[in-house]
Amino acid sequence: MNVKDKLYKNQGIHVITAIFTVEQGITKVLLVKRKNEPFLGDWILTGGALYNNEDLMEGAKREISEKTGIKNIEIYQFGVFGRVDRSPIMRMVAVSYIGVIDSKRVEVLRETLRTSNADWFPIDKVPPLGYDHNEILVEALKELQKKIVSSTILKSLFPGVFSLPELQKVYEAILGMKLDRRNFRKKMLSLDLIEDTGETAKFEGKKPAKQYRFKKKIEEKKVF
Amino acid sequence: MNVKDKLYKNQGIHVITAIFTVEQGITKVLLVKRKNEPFLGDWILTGGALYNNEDLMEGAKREISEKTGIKNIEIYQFGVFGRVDRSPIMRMVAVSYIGVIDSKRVEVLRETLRTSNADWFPIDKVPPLGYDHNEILVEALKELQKKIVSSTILKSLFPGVFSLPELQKVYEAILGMKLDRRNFRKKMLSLDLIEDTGETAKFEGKKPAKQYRFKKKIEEKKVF
DNA sequence: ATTATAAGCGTAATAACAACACTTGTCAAT
DNA sequence: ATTGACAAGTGTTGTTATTACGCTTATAAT
Repeated sequence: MNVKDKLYKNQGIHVITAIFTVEQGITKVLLVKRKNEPFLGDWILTGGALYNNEDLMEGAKREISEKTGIKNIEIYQFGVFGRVDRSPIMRMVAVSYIGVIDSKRVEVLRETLRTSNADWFPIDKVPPLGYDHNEILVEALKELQKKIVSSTILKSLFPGVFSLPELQKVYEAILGMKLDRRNFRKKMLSLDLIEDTGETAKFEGKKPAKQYRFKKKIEEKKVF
Repeated sequence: MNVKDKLYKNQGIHVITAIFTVEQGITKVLLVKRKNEPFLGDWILTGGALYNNEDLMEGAKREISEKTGIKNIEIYQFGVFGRVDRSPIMRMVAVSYIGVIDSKRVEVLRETLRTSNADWFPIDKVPPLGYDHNEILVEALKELQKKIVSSTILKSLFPGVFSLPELQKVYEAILGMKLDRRNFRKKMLSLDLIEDTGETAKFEGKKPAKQYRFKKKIEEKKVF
């Protein structure tokens, strides 16, 4: 191997996704457990090495499918992590994504070739992860908080109808703060992402809540 | 080479920077001309392959220095481009940056090992570029337009003092629109990025303009 | 019927943004 | 020295978005 080879060769690309869900007001992230070196036994975010014959997002989705069985998840790119020493084997640059899914609707979290396990962790109870995945997770959560304000990224949690108080609880779990009921309603309705179904849901000893659904069309917001 | 090798091996990382300047109300981007295959003779953005022993931004700055002689430029990461066929030689993923520099202060744009030339192109007169650099440039310009609103990315164009009308002309060139003089002043002063020097500049047969400078400290804006 | 609970609805105060008109300091022409 | 042209400086008003907060209403349990 000559000098130039040492400079350029043996590089690779990771595609990493932080998959979130919300259960009973707790925001959780999906982690898998490695059963090979490096980081054998460590929990990490779902992801792996990009193949040469696939685009970035394609690769990220394949890795999700392989490691967790989850298909048809919508994911959003948000950052790149490339510190020289982030992988001990060879020089890897990680292209990272976020996604949201309803944990109750996930098929099965099965044992795979390279991971022995998969589980949901509350975001404030995440153990030290392999690679630089703690760092990636921090940024991923920030990105998720940004995204929910004006996108339909939460649609997967509410594929059918839902009430605004239900939706608000998820927002509060992700943002980590309480929101005003009346202002939340006003904001959501003005964003034009959801629509009234005309139906109401009744349970418990309370006033029935109106049922909404996410609209089909997504309209992009202008920067100026 | 076995199947696994074909999937994973021979990947690399590009670090690409779109360097902008503004001259007489015209936004321009710095391009260099390739003198090797692939894309021999084509203009491209500054950049190249990342070395194994450098972090991403470090690599981007090294490439800028090597290809144009520019040092001490501040750059900002903004996106990743990884289409399977974006490079004809091997699988390359491009991590991209933007930067701004005063073309009048650039040392020299010299012939280099792998580029024969470097020149500033008005952004609406950019030729078809090598690789996917036209695509990258489009996104880079969008990012620049976002960044100038609330960062000191333009500081390099105004290392000393400047008047608000001067600054406004640069904003208008980059945004491609006219701005209201009074609202622009109000906005800039409220952003807390610049400060009054107490001095005025007099030239031409007009009212002297107050002189401002960028503040030393940069304060981050909160998301919420 | 009464009460507790959480949903729905409305309004006032404030802050951010957009639109717009007049005054002022300099040079050049007279 | 007066006047005109020019671009810089400044202030006000209307609109829209955000925040804060109070009252009413539908249900189940008693």
